[in-house]
Amino acid sequence: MREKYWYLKDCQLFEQLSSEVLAELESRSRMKRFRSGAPIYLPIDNSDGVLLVLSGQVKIFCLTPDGKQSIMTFISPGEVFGELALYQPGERGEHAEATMATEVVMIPAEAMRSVVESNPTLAIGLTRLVGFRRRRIEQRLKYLLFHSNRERLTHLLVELAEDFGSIGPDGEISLSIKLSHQDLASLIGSTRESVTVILGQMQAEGLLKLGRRKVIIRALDRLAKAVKIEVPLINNAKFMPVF
Amino acid sequence: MREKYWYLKDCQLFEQLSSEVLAELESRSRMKRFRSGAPIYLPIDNSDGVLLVLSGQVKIFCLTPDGKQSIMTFISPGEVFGELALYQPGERGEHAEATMATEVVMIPAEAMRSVVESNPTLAIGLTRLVGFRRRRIEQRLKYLLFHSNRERLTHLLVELAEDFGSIGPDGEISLSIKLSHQDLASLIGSTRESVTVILGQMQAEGLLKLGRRKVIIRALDRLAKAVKIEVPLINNAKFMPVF
DNA sequence: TTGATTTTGTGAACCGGTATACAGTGATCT
DNA sequence: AGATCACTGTATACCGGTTCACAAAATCAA
Repeated sequence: MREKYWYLKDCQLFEQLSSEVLAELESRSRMKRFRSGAPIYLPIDNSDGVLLVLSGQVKIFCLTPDGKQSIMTFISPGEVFGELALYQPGERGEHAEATMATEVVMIPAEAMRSVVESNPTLAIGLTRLVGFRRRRIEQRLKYLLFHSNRERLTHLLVELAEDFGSIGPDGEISLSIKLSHQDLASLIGSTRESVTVILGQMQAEGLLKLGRRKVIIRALDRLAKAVKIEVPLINNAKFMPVF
Repeated sequence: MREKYWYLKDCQLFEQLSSEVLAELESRSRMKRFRSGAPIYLPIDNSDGVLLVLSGQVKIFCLTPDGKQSIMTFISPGEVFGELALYQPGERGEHAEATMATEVVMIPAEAMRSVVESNPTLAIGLTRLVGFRRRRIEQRLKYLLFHSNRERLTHLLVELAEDFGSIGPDGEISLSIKLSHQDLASLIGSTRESVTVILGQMQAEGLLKLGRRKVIIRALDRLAKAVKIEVPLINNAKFMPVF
């Protein structure tokens, strides 16, 4: 017989919960599918729950008045998003959009809160999650403040390698996430043209190999050294693939 | 007789705790004084606890390799800092420095964690705190990405008015925090000279009045409108003054 | 396959902001 | 008081990066 609560188990945040609690949570949740490019929530939406990605990928971003988007982060399968809404009522203040065909579990805020209150380890897990992501943002902010376009892009590539990189037999690191030059520009606060030029230079220097919506990193150590951060460890299959 | 646990009570985060728990926490904590400019912790320090400001003010910042500092935030009396260390062991990764004569309570991570585990409301308060600050950072990041120096500075001034502003009889808003032009530049990722010029323009436009390490906002509404955010409410004495 | 759309590549003009240098002015110290 | 230090004001040359314009190539839809 198919287990009823199979989604939540694959999420680190919930893995220590008992089967009963999981079943309870799932019974109150519902799954929803989104096509590539479909909005999951809008900035003006009211915070009605926490969301978990089962498959696909979600982009979290904001729009400036003149239409440019600043990408805050990407969410992969097994990760939750919209978690700040739990204890901060009001509008979301950001866009969440499926970048490909995506399945999402929507957990009502009520249900989530009641489980958190009776499960201290979950409460701590939540604090850790929020804190971890805050560190990430602070790190990005720090680099955006006083660095050139090239340095910001370099820093971003190293970060992406850590989050989405898988190492090939030849030692090259390919990113499991597909990003256009425009996306990269939206992550570092630059323009598409500048990113194209810099990536071209990096390829000429043997640091990268470029493809359409694809970057393969050939010399992660040199990139990391250029921005003075330690070379991250690349572990394959950080998130289990969902079929 | 003087109450034993007088510091923690003045911190929102701890206010719902029972006297016994407070007394326990305080017995394990210790107070320390810092002179203006003194470091409270360094990036390479190991995370050994959470800190609470009793009086004075603390600046949290990072240094770039070439010596520029990017200010992450300021901490006022009644607020805690270093809270991410609780569940993220390792180095602090940032500087904390007293910007004036400052009293700080240092709460050992062990003591704090044990109290959090047995007090769900405190756990939730902690998550809210971390989340609230993450929102703040995300907001700043969003504005830093695609805006001019003037827009970034405008946005910062509105934020500062919300956090540190007190409204005078003539409707002018003065900031209780003393910031040099260099500080402002370190907050928006610009240079001291550019900030001086822009502030001068704003003064000429009647938006501000400038003093030494002092900014008085004369037209908060116009500033807020220029960056398309709602005019924040200014409530006096958000934090109790400490004498 | 063909046309339409998205992504990438490249060059030139232009502009905001930095770097640098120096002056003035108010605070602080002894 | 005088000297020193921190903060503010201003002007110049210069550069990184944006903007605009256009073209080639890959992908998608019909």
